[in-house]
Amino acid sequence: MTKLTVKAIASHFNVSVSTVSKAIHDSHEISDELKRNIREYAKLNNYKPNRVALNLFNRNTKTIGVVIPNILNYFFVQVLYGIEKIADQRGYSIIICSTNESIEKEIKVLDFLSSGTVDGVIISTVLGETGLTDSNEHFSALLDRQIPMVMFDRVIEFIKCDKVMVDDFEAGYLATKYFLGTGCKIVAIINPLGNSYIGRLRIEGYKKALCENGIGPNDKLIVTISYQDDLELTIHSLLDFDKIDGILIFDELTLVKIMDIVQSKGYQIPKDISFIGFTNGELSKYVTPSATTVSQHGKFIGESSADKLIDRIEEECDTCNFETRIIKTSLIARESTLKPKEYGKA
Amino acid sequence: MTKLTVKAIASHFNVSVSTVSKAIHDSHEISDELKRNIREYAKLNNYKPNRVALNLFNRNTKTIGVVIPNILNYFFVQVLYGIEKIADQRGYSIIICSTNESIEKEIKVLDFLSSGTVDGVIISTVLGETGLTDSNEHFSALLDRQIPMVMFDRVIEFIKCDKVMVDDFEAGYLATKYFLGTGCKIVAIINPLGNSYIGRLRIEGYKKALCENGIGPNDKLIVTISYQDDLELTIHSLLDFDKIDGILIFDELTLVKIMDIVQSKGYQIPKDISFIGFTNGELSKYVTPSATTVSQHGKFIGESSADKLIDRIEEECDTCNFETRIIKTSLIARESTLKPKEYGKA
DNA sequence: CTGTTAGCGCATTCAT
DNA sequence: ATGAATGCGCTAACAG
Repeated sequence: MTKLTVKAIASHFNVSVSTVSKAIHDSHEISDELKRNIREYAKLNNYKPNRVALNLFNRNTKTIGVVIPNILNYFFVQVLYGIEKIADQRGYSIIICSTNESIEKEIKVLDFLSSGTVDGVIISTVLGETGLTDSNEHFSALLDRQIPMVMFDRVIEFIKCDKVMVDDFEAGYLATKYFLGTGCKIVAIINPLGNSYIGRLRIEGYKKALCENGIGPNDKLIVTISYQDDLELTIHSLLDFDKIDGILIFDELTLVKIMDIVQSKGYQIPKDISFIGFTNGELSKYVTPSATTVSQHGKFIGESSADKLIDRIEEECDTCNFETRIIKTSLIARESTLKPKEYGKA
Repeated sequence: MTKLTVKAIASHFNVSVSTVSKAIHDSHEISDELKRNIREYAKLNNYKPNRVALNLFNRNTKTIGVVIPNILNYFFVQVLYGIEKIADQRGYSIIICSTNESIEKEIKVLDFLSSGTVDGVIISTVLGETGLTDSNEHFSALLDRQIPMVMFDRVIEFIKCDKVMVDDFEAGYLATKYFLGTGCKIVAIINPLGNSYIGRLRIEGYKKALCENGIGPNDKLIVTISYQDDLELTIHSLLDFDKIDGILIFDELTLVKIMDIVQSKGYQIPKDISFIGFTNGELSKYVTPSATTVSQHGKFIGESSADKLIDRIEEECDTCNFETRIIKTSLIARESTLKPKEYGKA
């Protein structure tokens, strides 16, 4: 049986399509009997209005596009979870596109999403060379078409749209202070986030904390790595360089891998080296020793982004004052760091 | 600037819409000059054909719906990753719906997906009471509309459609044999999969292995748990019941949590109790001790499902001989089990 | 070479 | 109370 349409129903009852349409919408313009017959018939053959035709007619799709760099990253999955929750509540579906950290894929995906398939998009961008302004014109395509967009986490500073991010500066600052508060002297950073805005903010927070404690930041202690890098090598030369006793790592999986390597080299955690990571996921909880992490509240970021986007989609007046929401992080203390010393005591 | 349409371009050049359409499609019917002008103008104002209109016209959407019970479960994310990869390669987008293990949500989502938004769906069903035939009529809605569907992992036995699953019987069998081969005598099962088909298959495999070794299965050793259950209590009464030295757990996160509890009770893994889990994810790798698991090759399941679905969508003749693909599992041996004893040696 | 017409499936305004 | 006509944005068959 081919898909049932209003036209088919109409010809079955020898009436016009508009009569059928009205009957199905329970219009009072239609006689009760005919209405009942039509609706019964429709139900029986489980008629469903074609969504695509409705979308065309209504000039909206009630779906939002979500673009993330890596679906295997737990942080993004948490965000997805939050987005899905709100979207569902507010009657939207989500179409998910993974860019796999490829700028080409990001361009391709944004091109697709700007062709009318979605009412708005939520995006966390790939790690790229920033500063290259021309590499960001794929966002204007969306914006020019008046398609609302909210960026989260990995946002691009100078793009004008709503944003939801964490207080990364403060996160870097507090994590570093926490290290120092437990007696660490030489704190290093491992940054798998390239030259991204959020990475830079975290590093600035780190530097501020060091300065406040009279420690001059040493750029050799900040190592930026990429996906292909050999972690074993990286960590080896870092530990050779200085007597490091604290490492702040910007990504959960990298944290766990490095803790694994360091332990297999014979170091004790946290006695010899303390660790703090980001993204408070299951891994951080169940690794041994369990990892102290900065929770970015991924689910909440997702909820907030989705709410903001749908507000923007549905608002009548488009007053273009964009908002940047800053979500507070929290530090979850576990066993990969020492206990904070109590100051002010002799 | 409002969205550019063929009509707008047409009126700008004082030609008809079909001329514009042809020009944009580089038809040889249009004079080179006009064509050049139109195409230039289109590019300049970055015209993009409205996808929704095209979908209506073509009677397809080039997108597939994916329905999973829980997006926070790493196994499903792996599958998603595989699906996305193939979909992208073959020119499809995916729209993801999470049912959060709720049958109501599953019904709602399937209803949505059967309204023309997608060309086909890939689904892993919620854990439900099986046997209740009437609770499964929401699938017929899809099938009646000739919308291709492939079920993966948590499939429903008697629904007629393509399926991709793992050899769960063999997985249960081999895992149990592995336990016995390392000297375990009393092997228990913790099953968070309710009365699902795949759970039953794994248990049957387990029983077969026991029988082959002259051990009569004891149903008290098979405990089915649900999300709300208190794991601490569960494991407590299980360990009280008998001197268990091996536990097979059907889910990665549950495995890790239970290993955590058991260790905090003072048991040594694997000396006192051995563990084998399912879903070979990062958690199993980095937990301490690292966990022996049955790898279900989630990514491959996703790839296979997507390929099968798209084949089905695009095939001309709909010969209705449905296929059930069985993917082989592999057992990844790690530190949560003892070393297999070598038989045949004195 | 270019335009007219029709239709994808539906809802809505305006006649009757 | 019912139907005809129009349009959402696009393409394609058929005229001219």
